Parts: sequence; C-alpha cells; structure tokens
Amino acid sequence: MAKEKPPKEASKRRKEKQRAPGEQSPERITPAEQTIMDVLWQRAPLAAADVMTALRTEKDWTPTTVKTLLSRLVEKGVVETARDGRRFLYSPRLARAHYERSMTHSFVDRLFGGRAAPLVAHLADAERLTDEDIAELDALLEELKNDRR
Amino acid sequence: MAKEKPPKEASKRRKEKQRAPGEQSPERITPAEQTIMDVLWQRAPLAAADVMTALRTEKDWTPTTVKTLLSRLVEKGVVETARDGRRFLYSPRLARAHYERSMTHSFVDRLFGGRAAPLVAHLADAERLTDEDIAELDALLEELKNDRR
DNA sequence: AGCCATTGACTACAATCGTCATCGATGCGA
DNA sequence: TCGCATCGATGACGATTGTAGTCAATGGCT
Repeated sequence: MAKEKPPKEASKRRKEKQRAPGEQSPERITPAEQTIMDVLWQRAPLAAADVMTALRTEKDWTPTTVKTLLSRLVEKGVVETARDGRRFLYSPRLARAHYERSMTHSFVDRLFGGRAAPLVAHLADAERLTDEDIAELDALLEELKNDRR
Repeated sequence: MAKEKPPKEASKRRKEKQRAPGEQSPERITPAEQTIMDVLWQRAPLAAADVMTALRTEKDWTPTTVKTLLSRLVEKGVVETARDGRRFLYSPRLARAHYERSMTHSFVDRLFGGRAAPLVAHLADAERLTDEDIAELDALLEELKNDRR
C-alpha cells in the first residue's frame, strides 16, 4: 500500500505555519539539517546514498537518519527532488548565499541590535582574522566608502 | 511541603551533561531565555517581578512563563540568585561579552568555516552598515594592520 | 494574631529535534 | 524470471523548548 507518493512539498504539515504572502519562507533549518544542506550545496543533485557516503567520515549517522533529515528538508521546502529510477535526487532549492544572508541578519539583529561593527570587533579580538581577511575587508571597505560618496 | 530549597545550581539535572574539565560551559541558551538574559544584562540584579514588568510590552508572557525561564537559566548555571526576603534576586553569571564572543565564533564557524570576511560582505550587501559602522570598521582595521606589523 | 497577595517549586503538554528501526515496494543482476 | 539489496514512507522515542496552571510556603499589613 501507500505506494511512493510524489514527495509532498511543504504541503499540509502538522499545523501549516501560515506565512504572509510575499514573505520568504523562513523555514527553520536545524543544525543536523544544515549538515545535509552543506553537502548538497557542494555537489549538486545527489541521491540519499551519496549524501550518506559524503558524511560517512564526518558524521556517524545511520542511513535512516540521513534519509529522515532529507525528508524533513523536502517537507520544509528547502530541498527539491527529481526522480531517477526508483530513487530521488535531491538538490537545494534555497541558494546558499540566501541562507547565509538571512542567517547573518537575524544573528546580527538578535545579538548586536543590527550593528555590524561590534561583531567584527569580537572577531578581531579573538584573532580570528587572518591577514587575508584583513586585506579583504580593507578592500571591501574601500569600495563601500566610494559607494557612499 | 518541599520548602523552598536553595536553588539547586546546575547540580543534578536530568542527565548531567558531562563536560570536559577545562571546557567552557557551553550551556545552550535558547531564544526565549536570551530575552530574559537581555533584561538581566541591562539592569543588574532583578526580582522575577521586575523582569516581568520589563518585558510586559515586548513579550506577552504570563508570570509563570517568566519564572520558568528564570529557573531554567539558574539550572543551567548562567544566572545566579541572591535571597531578598522571601524572593530571589537574579543576576547574570555569564558576562554578555563572553556570550557574544562564543556565539559569534560558533556562528562564523558553522556558516563560514571560520572566515570573517564573507560575513562582513553579506552585511555590506544588505546595506546593513551605517556610515558610522564603516568608519568604525575602518579604524578597527587600521589598528589591526598595525598590530600585525 | 491572622489574612492575603506574592513567590518559587512542581507538573504539564504540545511541538520540534536528533536518532533510528521496520516495512512494503521495486528494479537489477544472476 | 526471481531473489535480494536498496529505496522511500512511516512510526517511534527520549530530550528540549515554549508556554502555562496549580499549590504550598511565607512575609508584610491590618
């Protein structure tokens, strides 16, 4: 019974979180899920098995765990599937850059009230910035200063 | 019965999360809990009632909710209490700067593999940087460049 | 001295998360 | 063609989180 249905997009989950029309799906991606996303963001469409092998060293997950996480990501609408014989190929539907941006913003908002400088200061304190970083930031700032003029 | 016991520090909770000896207590602070912390970080020792009033506008929490969150924070060891008559005065035991640092680091690690520059780039993209920020960053960078020499 | 408002302790409960086992369907190789 | 390895679906279970009710103790006010 219940033959493999087309994976039901974030259709009718538990308590369908109603989002405002234009609003960008802020579907929360959990840490475990992000691990999966990182793999998918690296190598485009992958079968579940590929994801497993990719993580074999890093994580100690059973196949089931990986598959569950993939399913949840599909449910959440951040991963899409394409049939490939009897299996699925999974690919991110959410661009990594997008994700980074939204994460970065909410983070800076939550912790620093939106101001970026204190954040960078923390990184500097911790000597977390490589010479390269500094150079890069320098260039970036130069550019910004020009744009503002 | 069960007369008010001295609040039991992160003593023997559910399944005492064993931490390595030197390791910094990475007791996870949840968003709701952070809301409380923000209040405590602003005005030093406060009674539960004070925290409630402080949040009355911002959050729509019942007294019980606030008290539960305070208890959990005490359990987690990030808030300490001092008796004041029949009630407690709560104060952060974890400095805000510490918290910011640890959050920042794990964030940058998780999302950008430790590199800070991409993060700042995101903020710049979003025009999240005020002129002041830019000036501040500029100064900061100048300083850093000198230190490195 | 006695009452009552306030306080912390305990309990609860649904939703989410991290993990995983089981199972029925299915396509490939022998 | 047949069996088996593999795939996705489903269910599950403990822990955590957000939110809140109840209750017994207690201390200040009358």
